[in-house]
Amino acid sequence: MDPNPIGFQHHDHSHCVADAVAAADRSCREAGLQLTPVRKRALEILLEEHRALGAYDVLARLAEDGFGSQPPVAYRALDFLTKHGFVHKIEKLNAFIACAHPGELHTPAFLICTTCQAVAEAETDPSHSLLANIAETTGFRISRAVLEAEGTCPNCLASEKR
Amino acid sequence: MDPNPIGFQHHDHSHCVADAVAAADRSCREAGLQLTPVRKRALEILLEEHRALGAYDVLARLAEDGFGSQPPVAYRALDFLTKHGFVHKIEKLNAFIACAHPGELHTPAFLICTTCQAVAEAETDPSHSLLANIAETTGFRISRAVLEAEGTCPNCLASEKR
DNA sequence: CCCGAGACGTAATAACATAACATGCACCAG
DNA sequence: CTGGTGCATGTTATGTTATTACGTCTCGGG
Repeated sequence: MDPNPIGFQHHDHSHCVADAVAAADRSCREAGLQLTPVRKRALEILLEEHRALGAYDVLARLAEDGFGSQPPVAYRALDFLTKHGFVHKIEKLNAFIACAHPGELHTPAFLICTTCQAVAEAETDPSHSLLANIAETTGFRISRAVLEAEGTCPNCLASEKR
Repeated sequence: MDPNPIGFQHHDHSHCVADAVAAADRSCREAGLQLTPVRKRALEILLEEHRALGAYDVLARLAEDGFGSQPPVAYRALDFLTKHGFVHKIEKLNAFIACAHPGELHTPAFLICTTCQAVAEAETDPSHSLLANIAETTGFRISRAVLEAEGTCPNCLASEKR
């Protein structure tokens, strides 16, 4: 099955890996961050796969490429990428996915198809964000939010009907 | 430190454990579900603690009370309670917490204080739910949603200022 | 030149979760 | 009453995810 993972539309991403890495490179340079070889490679792996990968999946690929083979190698690279917004962690899956909208500061929302495993990253509107409202009324100061929904994507819904 | 975990207000919950268990009991009876001793005890434990507990924490308490001491004992009880809405899992913490609004069908949102570890369960308004909107525009059918925010609760914010 | 910060490597372990299989018990059809 | 079915529980073993701790290297500043 084709997980068809960008949003839920097909697309050709022959160039988008290189573009995204270049953008990350630039962004890190500007921010004084080190996009080291492991970190860059980890990002590439997630971009190439274009779906949510477990830390150990990433680790295996890194090890193949001559990097260390112990968990901290992957976790540290993923921590860096996550912390700086190039990658998101899907808590529900304990998995990581390259950010579909890097550069912009955002609170991503994920739609996880339980049929085909595709994960779409949706943009949220911060102005009438549910959580922002809640925070306002309760006096809670949000630093990070997790918005994830499991369900069935349009493609799989269509297939079901057949 | 007092985790002060119901919402972020103190309250006396000397009776609420018994009440909540009784309500669960009734609800199960109506629905033809078995609230067996392990399940009931697991629910009590979460209600008594009134904060998010890991499965192994619950397991340890169950074992003390003479139930099995192997992980599936806790996971099965928690699965049952979660499935039927008496307990929620906080994905971000890999932990479980008794539902603060049982009986009503709802999509809970959690506010997790990173300072005092308190977790508040907020009610969401399904009508202008962020995710529902996204689902509508993309044609995705949501079955379960996770809404969690990490940050600082009002009490800890107040303490910080001192 | 030396030092401190940060990045990477490895070993060991902790924390979280499930698979697979056996037993006991309630219920019901024959 | 007997045998079967479904469900809950228990155990063993294992799988998966994540972190701690510590050593080494490199680079830039003093």
